[in-house]
Amino acid sequence: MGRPPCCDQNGVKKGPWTPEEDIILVTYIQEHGPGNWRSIPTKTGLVRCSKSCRLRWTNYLRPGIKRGNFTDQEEKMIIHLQALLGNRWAAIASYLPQRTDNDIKNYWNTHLKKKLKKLELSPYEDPIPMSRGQWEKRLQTDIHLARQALCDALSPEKPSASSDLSEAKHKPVPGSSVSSKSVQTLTTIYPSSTENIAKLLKGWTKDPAKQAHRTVVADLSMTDSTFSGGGMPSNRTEVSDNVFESLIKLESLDSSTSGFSRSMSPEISHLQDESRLRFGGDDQEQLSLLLNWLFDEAGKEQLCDFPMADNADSF
DNA sequence: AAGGTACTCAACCGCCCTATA
DNA sequence: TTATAGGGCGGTTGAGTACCT
Repeated sequence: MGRPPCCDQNGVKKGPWTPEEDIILVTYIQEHGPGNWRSIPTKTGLVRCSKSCRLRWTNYLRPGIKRGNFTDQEEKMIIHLQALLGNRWAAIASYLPQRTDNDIKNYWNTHLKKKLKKLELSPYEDPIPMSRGQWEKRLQTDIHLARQALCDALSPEKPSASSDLSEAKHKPVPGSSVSSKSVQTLTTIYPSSTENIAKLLKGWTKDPAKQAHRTVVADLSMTDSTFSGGGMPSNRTEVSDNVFESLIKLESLDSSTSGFSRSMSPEISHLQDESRLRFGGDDQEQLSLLLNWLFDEAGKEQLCDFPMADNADSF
């Protein structure tokens, strides 16, 4: 017996999500948390497949997502992780906490593949077959480089997801009607989806072709700074009012655990768990342990100074 | 300016894995 | 043990946009 469809295919809306749908989804998830995707369409009234809801959330609306403009560092990391892990985009994405697997996959397919082809450094096919020794050496190099990239990415000197998200820790919400405990719980999990949706709405209103759809949107078009607590928009509809207000309130709070640790790779999570058991430290301590591990390894192998060109020659 | 082509990326499809009854 | 549901993942598609001729 084949698997039944996750939802009734008839009458299910497909194609791009509208800001209205996004708001409904984000509001629901902020209230109830993600999961139980199957029930979301019925509970929210969204005429969408449950999978579509999940995808929209994980790839677009989820907090802490960075979009576009991959840095050189990220690029290198993706290339080397791809060499190590293959097309396991979810695993690769776990090393880049702010990026989604879909984003990385797209970036690989549209940019990096071509780039590598140009450089004739395809990770899959080498024009000259390697001996076992050469292969092992190359694999080791890849591991070193991936670790180096991870080391760079987690370096406390550079801005990261953890630092971004920890900046506005537990600000009080003056006049909030929502109980502080529940708000804290929610915002611990969803620190910045409001920021994402604000960006989305901003982009939407910029597009003249989409002006016709400006209902709720018209009132939510604002700069990022406005959204992050600077001030309230002046002409808002009643429909958007409550949603927007709740988003503002939630936005001003933050997560203690942050998206960083949540989206860490299983390997890193394992390290954290291990260190928690052994030392019972807080997040900062655990991060330090992780960094120590990295830098210890780096120290042993002079990892952070690993000469890329030198090794490239040996292949 | 118009038409054709290439590129990008959000979203969908279908398979797989896991949890549960 | 098996059937089923829910969710995750990678591959692919196609609409919108940018670029080129």
